Formats: sequence, structure tokens, C-alpha cells
Amino acid sequence: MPTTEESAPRLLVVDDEPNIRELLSVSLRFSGFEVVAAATGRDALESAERDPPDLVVLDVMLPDLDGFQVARRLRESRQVPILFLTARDALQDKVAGLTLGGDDYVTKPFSLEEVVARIRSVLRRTRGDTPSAARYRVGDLELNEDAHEVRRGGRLIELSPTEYKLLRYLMLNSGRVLSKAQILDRVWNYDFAGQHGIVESYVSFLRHKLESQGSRMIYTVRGLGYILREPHEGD
Amino acid sequence: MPTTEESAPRLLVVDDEPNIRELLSVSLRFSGFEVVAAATGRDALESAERDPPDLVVLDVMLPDLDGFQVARRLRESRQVPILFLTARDALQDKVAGLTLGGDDYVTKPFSLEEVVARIRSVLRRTRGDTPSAARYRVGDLELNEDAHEVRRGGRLIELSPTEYKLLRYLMLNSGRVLSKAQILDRVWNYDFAGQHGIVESYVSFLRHKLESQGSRMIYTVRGLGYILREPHEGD
DNA sequence: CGCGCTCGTGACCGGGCTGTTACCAAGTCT
DNA sequence: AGACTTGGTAACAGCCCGGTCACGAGCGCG
Repeated sequence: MPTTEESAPRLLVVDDEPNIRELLSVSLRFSGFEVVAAATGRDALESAERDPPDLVVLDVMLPDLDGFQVARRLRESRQVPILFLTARDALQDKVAGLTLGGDDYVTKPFSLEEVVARIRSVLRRTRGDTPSAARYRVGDLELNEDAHEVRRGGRLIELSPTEYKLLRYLMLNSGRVLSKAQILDRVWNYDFAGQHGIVESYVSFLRHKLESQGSRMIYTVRGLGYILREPHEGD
Repeated sequence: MPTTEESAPRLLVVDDEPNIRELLSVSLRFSGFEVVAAATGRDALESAERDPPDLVVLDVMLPDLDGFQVARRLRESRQVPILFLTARDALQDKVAGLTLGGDDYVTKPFSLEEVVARIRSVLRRTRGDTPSAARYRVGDLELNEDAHEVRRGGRLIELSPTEYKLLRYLMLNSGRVLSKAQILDRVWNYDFAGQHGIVESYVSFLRHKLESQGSRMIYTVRGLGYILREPHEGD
């Protein structure tokens, strides 16, 4: 029985690679979740029994049991939504069949923005809070998660996938300065080794599309990063 | 906001294969039903007595009692509609005989779209509320579930079974982006392990038939999937 | 038995997205 | 004011992704 209480959702993160496990734990905790981690399928099952999570983030490649077995065992005792992590190329066919119940999956390497967005989406659907309400708004700028649409002053704005992820991250943190390093970590895949110049490029793209017929929304904070906010009187 | 639901219909799912039982439970729950599962005929009868369901999804091949016996016993106490699950080749005629009362059946392997549609159909008929009103509409596109007809702007459009299932799924989720994995899971049979290229093919077919004399309705969301919606001002 | 329809796969093609580089503008320090 | 640093934008090439076509298998129907 999913708790309707206001406390942070509890997540169980299951991955055998320490780096990935750590990466996920830290940043999900930072995103406001309560996180417990496990390295093996057995540990995961044990942990889930002791302290039932609201959602499980589950790597399908585990040393002892495979992810599907773990999923089934998890559900024998209690209904719990699962976000699967899987390699891009492997198991394509098996992965199909995972999104059935409201579960979802993300391919490795992922971006943290992606993972967090999917977790929120699954939890939203599972908890049954108004089965279609994922909208964010900053000033006259609005983002609809379900339809994957962005509008400014009602006017539709077409964005590429990366542009969309970047904007979502900015909107979820509107009024807060985000460094290029933070943006790179969250929006791009964790194994991305490129220059941070790409953030500037994509900010530029977004400005073009968002601000061509309106006021400025993405402000540069020199030496620090970027901030999305409504205009002040001054600017 | 308080969900306006007058309590979701309660289903009893009876199947001895854990995978199928799990598959059905999870996805029917996700489709908005309240689900109780049972692995054997005896468990099913016991569960039904304790907590009478609105409809029973019943595999005809069970280890202890066969589905027909279960059906008969179920009805000794109370009239309840049944959706039978059966192998494609076996017992076609026997099952057919049972569907007279408003029951229905689906052959294994099924697609979830099929199962959900049949359940809704049976419940609609059984409950008698709004007799024969299963119409979905998006813009000038309408789908009549009873007549199995699709029209755009009043003009009849002939669709193959797969095309129809795909369109129904898109229409039921209009305004929401659906990934190819989701589509594959819901529209195609659960044991289908093909590439997702087939989704593209069928979307292509649908576009030909739906959009040949009208505006675009199925939009591609790059990197994500497809969305069915009315045209925006822009496009 | 064969015709035709439908389903599913593989291949090719085109376009858009991505990420880099280079150059220019603006800001900052001395 | 000059030099150096930092950010903005345009241009470009590679590539991945999706659309469509065409072919083959399976099946039902005549």
C-alpha cells in the first residue's frame, strides 16, 4: 500500500557497479528522495522486505540473479513500481515487455535528468494523483511532460531532445544559479567527456527559440553559470 | 484533486503461470482496475466468495479444476461476467458456447490492448449503463468500438486488425507521448519479440489512411515515440 | 490449388540533431 | 586603455534516427 504521506518517496537502488550505485544514490538523495542502495539481487530482496520502498531502480545485469527474477520476487510480496536500467544494445527484445504495467526503463549510459524525470513520472502514475498532471511553469513559459510540449505565452515551441532536457532542468531549478558543470552532469550522459562549450551552444539554441518573441529568461551569471527566471524591473 | 471515480471495477485474475498472472495483474491495475490474483481454481473460488469481483479473467487451463468447472461454481453463488483465456487452437467451440451470456474470450498469446478492450466491453454491456456507447474522438477522428468503425470527418476508413488496435491505443492516450516500447507492449502479443521497426511501419500505414485527405494527426517525437493529437496552429 | 491480402523484416535514404571549432563580443584586471 | 579571460553564436561534419519502400512468408478465401 503506497503511503500517501508527504514524506519523501523511498527508493531502492540496485546496481553492482559501485560508481553507478554511488552516482545514483547521491544525486537521487540530492533530488529529494530517500535512498537505500544494494549491490546484489539478494541484498535487494532482503532490503525490500525489511524496509519496503516506493520504487525500485534496478539494473538488469546483476552478478547473482538477473533483474527480471529480482523484479518478480519483489512483486511476490508487494506491488512496487520498477525503473529498469539496461545497456543500450543488449536485450532490446527482453526490455520490451517491461514497460507494461507502468514500469519504465532507461538505457545506460543515462543522464540523471532522464532518470529523475522517469522516476517522477512513474511515481505520479502509480500513486494515481490525477493521472495527467505534469506541468511546470515559470512566468509565461510552461512545460507539459505528458505531451512533451513547451509553450511560451501559449505559443508552441519545438525543441530537440537535448534542448528539452536542458530546459526542464532549468525550469525545475528556476531562480537558482546552475553551473555549467552541474548542467553537464545532469543533462548529459554520465560518460560524456566533451567540452563544456556545448552547454553554451545549447543555451544559445534555447535563447533563440524561447526569447525570439519575448523577454529574456535565461540569464548569464558570469563566472558562475546560468539562471532561469522572470525578468526583473531592471533588465 | 479528488478523483471522481466511483471506485474502480474489481477484477479477479486466475492463471497458474506466474509470468502471465503478473503481466495481467500489473497492467490491468495500471489500466485503472482493482485486481486480485489467484493461481488455482480453488484459490479463485475462495477469493471470489470472500471478495466478489465485478469480472473474472479466467484461464481455461488450470492445474486443479478446469476453467469451465470454475466458471460454473463461480456462478452458483452469483452471476458474474467472465473473460476466458484460451490457447488459440484448443477448445474454440467449447469456449464459443460459453460466451453467449455476455462473456467473452481471448486467445493466447494476447495483446494487452485486446484484453483491456474486451474487459471494458463486457463490463459496459453487463452494467448496462449507457448501453452501447463506446466512442472515442480526437478532432474529426472518431472510433466506434461497437461497430468497429473508424471515421475521419464522417468518411469511413478501413483498417486491418493491427492498425485498429494501434489506433485505439493512440486515441485512448491522445495528447500523451507513447514510446515504441509501450506501444509494442500493449498492441502486440506479449510473446512477440520483434524489432520496434514494426511500429514505424504501422504508424506509416495509419498515416497513409488517416492523413491522406486531412491534416496530420500522428506526430513523431524524436527520441521518444509518437503522439496523437489535433494539429496546432503552427503545423 | 492459387490468388490476394496482411504482417513483419531488412535496406536504403534523407534530414535533423549533436558536438566541435573558430571567431567575435563583452567583461575584467592591471 | 590594453591585454587577457569568458561567454555567444554561427558554421560544419558525422552520425544516428525515423520514414518509406520492397520483398517474403503466412493465411484465408475462393
